[in-house]
Amino acid sequence: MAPYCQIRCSVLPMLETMQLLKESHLELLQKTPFWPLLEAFHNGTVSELQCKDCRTPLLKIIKTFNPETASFHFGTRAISINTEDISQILGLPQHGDTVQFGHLVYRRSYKSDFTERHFKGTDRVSHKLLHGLLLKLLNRKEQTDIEDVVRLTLMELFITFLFTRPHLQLVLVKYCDEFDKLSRYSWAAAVGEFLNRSLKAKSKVEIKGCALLIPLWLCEKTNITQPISGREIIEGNTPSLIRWSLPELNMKMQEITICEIERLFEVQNGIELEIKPEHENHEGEEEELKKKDTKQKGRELYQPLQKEIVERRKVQKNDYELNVKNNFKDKLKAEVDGDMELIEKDQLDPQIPCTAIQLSPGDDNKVPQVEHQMRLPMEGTGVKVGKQQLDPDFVCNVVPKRRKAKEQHAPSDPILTVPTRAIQDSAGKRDEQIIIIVDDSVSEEEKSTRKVKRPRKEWSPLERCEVFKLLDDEYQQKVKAFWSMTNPKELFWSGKNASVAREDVKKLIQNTAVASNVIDAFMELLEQKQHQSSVKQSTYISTLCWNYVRMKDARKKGKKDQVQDEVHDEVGLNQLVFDPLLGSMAQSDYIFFPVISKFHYTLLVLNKNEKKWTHYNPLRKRSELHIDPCYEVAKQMHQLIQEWFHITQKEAPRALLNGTKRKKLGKREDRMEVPLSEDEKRTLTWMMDNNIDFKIENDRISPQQDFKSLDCGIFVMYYMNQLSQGLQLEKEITECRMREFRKNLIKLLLDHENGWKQTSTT
DNA sequence: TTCTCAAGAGCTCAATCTTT
DNA sequence: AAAGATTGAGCTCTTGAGAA
Repeated sequence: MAPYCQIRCSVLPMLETMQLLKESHLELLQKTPFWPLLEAFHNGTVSELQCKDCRTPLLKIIKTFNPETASFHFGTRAISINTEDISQILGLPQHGDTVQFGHLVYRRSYKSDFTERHFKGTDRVSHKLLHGLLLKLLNRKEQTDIEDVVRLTLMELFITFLFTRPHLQLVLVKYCDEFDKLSRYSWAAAVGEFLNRSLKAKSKVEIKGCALLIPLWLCEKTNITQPISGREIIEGNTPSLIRWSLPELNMKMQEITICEIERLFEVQNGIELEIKPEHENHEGEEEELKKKDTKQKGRELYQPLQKEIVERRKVQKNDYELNVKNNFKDKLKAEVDGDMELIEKDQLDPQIPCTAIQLSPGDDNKVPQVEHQMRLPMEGTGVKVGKQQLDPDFVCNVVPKRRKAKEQHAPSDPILTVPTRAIQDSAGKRDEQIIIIVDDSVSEEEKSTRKVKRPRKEWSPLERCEVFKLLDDEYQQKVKAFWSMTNPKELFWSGKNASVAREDVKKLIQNTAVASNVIDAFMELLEQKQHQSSVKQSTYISTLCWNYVRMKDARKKGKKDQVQDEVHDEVGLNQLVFDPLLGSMAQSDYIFFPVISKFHYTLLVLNKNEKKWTHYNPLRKRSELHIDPCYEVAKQMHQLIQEWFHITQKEAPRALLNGTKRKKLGKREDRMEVPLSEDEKRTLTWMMDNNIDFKIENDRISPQQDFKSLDCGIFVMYYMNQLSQGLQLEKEITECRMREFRKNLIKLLLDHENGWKQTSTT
């Protein structure tokens, strides 16, 4: 019997373990970088149902893995899983020190109090042993026991999910032992490297590492499946794996061939992906692999094989191209019996790793080194699998035998019964239909038009957009005129520090997410307004400042660079944050900091009179599941400003005495003494007379955006608008209100003196 | 430089679960 | 109930750091 390919990665053990843990354990685990992932296990956002049936898709994808490029080859394209993807899918830190595996790190066995306590006399750490120990210690109340449970939990996570192997590597035991230092490391990169190493290995009897990552990654990167309803939007460090149902992927993948996956990548990304794989520091490792192999077997042995491979590649590559160009069937008819057609067609698929590889430019000269790595695909299909693992679809595209059985249990899965159509455009970006092409015969022309058309696809006519309908005739005409203008670079509105471009107007009208510059523009409008009416005074901090705020873990550069960056950051922050603050703190009641993070906008407000910071999040509900990442970001800004307050407060007497402040003007070291303005003097005096220890809190009552809407930017503007005018925030806000707000914003921009004027361009 | 030995990698097998 | 698939875990060989 053919050797069986063992996949050890599973979510089950962790789902179970996380239910056993007590509050005290969880509390400690929250401090580790694995918490977002563990929490998903703990509160059941990841379920067993969601992760089963991963095998077939997984093996399908693994077959396309090319050890030479460390990437998957779908059709003509090589795509690799990069650290960022892993970080997103598993919610693990992306930046930090490299996790070291292997001999190099610990020359002799690792010993500590922890290992002495539990592993004395045992030479291997297996899952059974770990779990047994964990159960034993679970109910003890001693601090060391609690800590040990935490260590064991992490070890169990490693051995069953992230770094699966029959026995846990001692290096990893060491990392778990010092669990308070875990956040230093780039775990996302570690998981990637571990998995890659396993995939590159000659023997494929078992896939070590987090194999589940592969199908999850496919879900994430392609349009094959849609997210589970209600889980479309994921922000911050939440593991996005909670969005996907692998049984669904399995079903969808039965309807398509590996070749077609390539196109589905395109659908989501919108841009053509280069064939060039993204190499991820694996060069060294690859070298090592090659060295080993040549040493072991000698090169001559593979010379003929290599030639054959190159030959076959050429032929097969041509075949592939031909197939795409002419109709698949036509070509086969010429060569093969009509009856064989179907089978022959699909038998080509397992060879895709050979057929479809187009060497990336840099690889051309590497051909002589290809031999050992190409051996696997040569031996038929690379991965040797038993009959059942071989997805029937893989061999034949006709309705698979097993399909029935799968369909039977599928509806019983509550997750799967969710209608997928409804989910489709809720994520906003995915306004395309999923295209499942069962027929392989796609002509080159068709393919190219698809590529060209998709990104350029115009938005639906203005008239159909709800926001546009709300506008009065006069404004409708203006917007139309602006839109039909020939020069697309013309600005809709431009101010001192911000501008609104054609794209932004489009987003406003289309009811999708707006860019940060619109918020900046709105802040500028509010600021001007307050000069005219002077009700409440507010200071608005530009969203650009986030370019200069370095997030805690995002640091991995040479020392020289870092110093340069720090100077750069300091100058930037001075200009965008501290100078405006110093200038206007004294008169301002509110200071607004829009918080811009990768997926979401929130608002941080300093209320000077109430002496507190408040963080408003238009999507609180989502983050009740986990630590609110936006709040974490806001806290960092809070800390930064508070530190500045204290430094400035200390400096204030001296500065006031001299009537100057120290200022760093450029990248050079010297600081200049700059005279203080009247406003700045007032701020400094205020600081000296007041306690400036303001606490931050997360708001719990602000109105919330609809789960599926992309209104977070609009909400941030709404919050600012209300607060700056001293108005109450409403308890609830409908989507209509937000459309209204969008409409009013367009009107405001058009009416403004800096707004686009029809006459100015014609 | 060679030798030794623990850690790691690969392989095998029994036990258990699923499918037919 | 039998056959086949899957899982968990032990055994053995290989590797490479440190000692001699």
